Amino acid sequence: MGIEAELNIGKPLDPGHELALSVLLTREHLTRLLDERVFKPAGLTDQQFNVLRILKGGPAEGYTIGEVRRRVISRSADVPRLVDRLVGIGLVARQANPRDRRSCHVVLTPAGEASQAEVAPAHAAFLRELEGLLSAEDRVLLVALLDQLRVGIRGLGEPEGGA
Amino acid sequence: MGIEAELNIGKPLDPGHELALSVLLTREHLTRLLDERVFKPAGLTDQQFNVLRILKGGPAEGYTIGEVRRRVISRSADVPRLVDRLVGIGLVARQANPRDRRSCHVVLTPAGEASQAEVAPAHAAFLRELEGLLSAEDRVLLVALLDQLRVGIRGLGEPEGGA
DNA sequence: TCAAAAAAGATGTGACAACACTTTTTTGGG
DNA sequence: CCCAAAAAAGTGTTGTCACATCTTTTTTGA
Repeated sequence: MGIEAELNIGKPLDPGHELALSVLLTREHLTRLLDERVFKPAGLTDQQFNVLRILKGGPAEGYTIGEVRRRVISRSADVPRLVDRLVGIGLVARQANPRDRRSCHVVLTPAGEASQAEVAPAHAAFLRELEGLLSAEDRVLLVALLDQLRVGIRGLGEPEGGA
Repeated sequence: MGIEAELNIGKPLDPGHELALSVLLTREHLTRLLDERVFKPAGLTDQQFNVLRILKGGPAEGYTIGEVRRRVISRSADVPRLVDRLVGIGLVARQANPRDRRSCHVVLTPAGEASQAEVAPAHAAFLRELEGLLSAEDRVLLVALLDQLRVGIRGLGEPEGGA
């Protein structure tokens, strides 16, 4: 289904608008289904899962808040309070950092490990389903085009000429 | 730049994960720059602008809340309160609907028209810049691939076999 | 050695999302 | 005509997101 039909837009869109809406709408469908299938059944939000996943893949001593921030998808995520909430439900813990008392290390608790281990299979299964929606060739092409678009967008955001 | 580098991920990702992160991250960059360039200077949020744009493109008598909901990108948007806030800042108005007194029509106020007219050029200019980031061929291809992915995702969400 | 700058988090506030619930109106069967 | 069911929107609440600002600690350099 084209975008115009999905959003009940009568007129044809200009190319840039169509491109932008394609990205936004695809993300919308993707996160909706991910929430419904994977995150909500586990009682987590997507961002919470993302933090657990990051910590799971990180070093045993954990990451500082800033290191987590550099690894989350949303650059503007409010990581301190995201961690607050995860501490509140017992999935992660803050550990004082003796080397720099401004920062702390965030680590998974045993409950956090368990939660991660519980969700990970559903997450991986979903991503395999997603992968199966396109041919390998199309998927590689799509990823490359999105990469190209992202690089271009970053360029628009930083029009600071060289030299 | 690849996704692994951008998110500081050491290991290569599996294909489905790479695809999902590509979509999420591209949307993130896009909305960030749109906010910064277009919406924030006008004192609007993306959703507020979206409603103004929908009303601008709609009939003179406006749309009901339900009709707006069917046209916003985010299916789960809390449209009544989104409209509340727009009424609060004077950009739209509710008009009683004599044909069905449960519902009302939402219309742009003169201030809303003015706000829309003020933001629209920056929005259009941004979308033209976006369009210029890819060749026409690549753009058409990207839109088609995203369409295909969206259709597939919708299929995953509604596995109600026919008959 | 000390004051300014920078870095890392924490916090205040407003906007948004999700869920359930209420009110009002329309609709259709008896 | 009357009443139950459905539809449309508003409301209440809680939790989350996001931006801007503030506090604490560390670094830097005269």
